[in-house]
Amino acid sequence: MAASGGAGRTILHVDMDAFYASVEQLRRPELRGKPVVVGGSGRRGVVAAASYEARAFGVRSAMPSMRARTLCPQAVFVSGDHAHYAEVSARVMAIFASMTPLVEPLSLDEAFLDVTGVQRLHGDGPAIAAEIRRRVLAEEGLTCSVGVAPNKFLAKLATEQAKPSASVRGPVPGTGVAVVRPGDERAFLRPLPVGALWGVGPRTLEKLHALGVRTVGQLERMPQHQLVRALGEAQGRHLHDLAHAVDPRPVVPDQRPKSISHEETFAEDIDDPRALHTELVRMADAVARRARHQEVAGRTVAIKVRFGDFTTISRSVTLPQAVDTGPAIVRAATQLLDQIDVAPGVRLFGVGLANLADDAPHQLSLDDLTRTADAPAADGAAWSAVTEAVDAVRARFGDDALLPAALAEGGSLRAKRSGDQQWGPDETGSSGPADRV
DNA sequence: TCTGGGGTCCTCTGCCCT
DNA sequence: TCTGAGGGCAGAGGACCC
Repeated sequence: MAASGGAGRTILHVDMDAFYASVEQLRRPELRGKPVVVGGSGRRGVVAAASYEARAFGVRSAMPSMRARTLCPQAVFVSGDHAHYAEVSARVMAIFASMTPLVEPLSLDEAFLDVTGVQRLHGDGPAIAAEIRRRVLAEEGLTCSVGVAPNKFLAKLATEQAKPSASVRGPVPGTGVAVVRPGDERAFLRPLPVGALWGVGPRTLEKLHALGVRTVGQLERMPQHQLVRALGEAQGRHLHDLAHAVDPRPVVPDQRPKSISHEETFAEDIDDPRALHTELVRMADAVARRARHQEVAGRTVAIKVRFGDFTTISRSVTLPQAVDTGPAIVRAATQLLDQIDVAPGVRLFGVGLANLADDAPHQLSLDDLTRTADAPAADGAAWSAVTEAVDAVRARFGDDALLPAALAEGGSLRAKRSGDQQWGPDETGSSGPADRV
């Protein structure tokens, strides 16, 4: 019985082992064999990755850094270097691409590969998996785990079974490659906890437990209409399919982003509207730069505000024309922010651009420009030239070479922070290496 | 324990139009 | 002219993923 949802496909899921921490141990030999935690070191930081030595103490990704320190006081905390990880990732992805053109990266350390059409060239799925592991180790000094299955979802689950386990002396090697063969899909799934399924987080798990469902086998026996009633149309159907090992999603290379956003948790809550506006300008500038870099523009501008008590609200507006410049995003986001009372203190603030389409560059009306405090009064062509010049200067001299006027005033370090702060503020609230892209 | 950042997708609700 | 149904769209929020 074919349950996979795709006729005779062979899909690989490749996952680098403790990627960020392993990269740090690779380039800093003194860290090898030690518990290493990559992430925000401050009061509000979280763990982005932990070496297997740290995991032996219970340290996990997404755990608050303070808790990680309590669990493993001897751990070495590294603030992370996103740019370097991206470079290593690009080389690893190139190895994947040398085996098959159908590579879909999920993140810096993970990808799906469809190797159905290249098996006469490179051997069967497990052989390709073994070759990829050999080359990643030989060329980059890193280990990875690979799941091989007839669809994406099963391949991803298989990878978990191939992973190393943690010990205080370091990783205890796993099998490295795990295979789910056609015909074995349901037998593989039945004993797994239902929380292992893609899309089942804490909330859904609670609902499923209330229905008496704890394993995928129990979920498989539940009628679809009952699942739809409990979880809604989309999620009910989705989980019913997964429990029956059905996942027809193709491997899609070159996925375009659907939204671009930038958000930051502040070291201290901000209750001054002017200070928040300065942050808004900085983040809007970062979002606009990324949009132009990816050659997209967006019609919907959104802001996100998280207050000190963790209540979170978002506001958005859809513009008549797509925008990709800082001033245009600033103007829309400022109007949204002006409707919110920030006096209780803002813990996190974010700016986003959605409804993306291929770059419709600089479609700002004269009205947009002249009404924006941060933009000079200029016509569209002039502003286009300014934007291109700014991008060129930044490409050559760095992101901080030119700043919006609102950020230059006062010249504070905070105002010069350029963007991608990945894992929360560090101890001083100033930028670390991960802030620069 | 006290909760980051960057995304995607889904659901619900309200508004507008036919 | 009024009213209700239904579709499309936008906005807000929630859940989930890495």
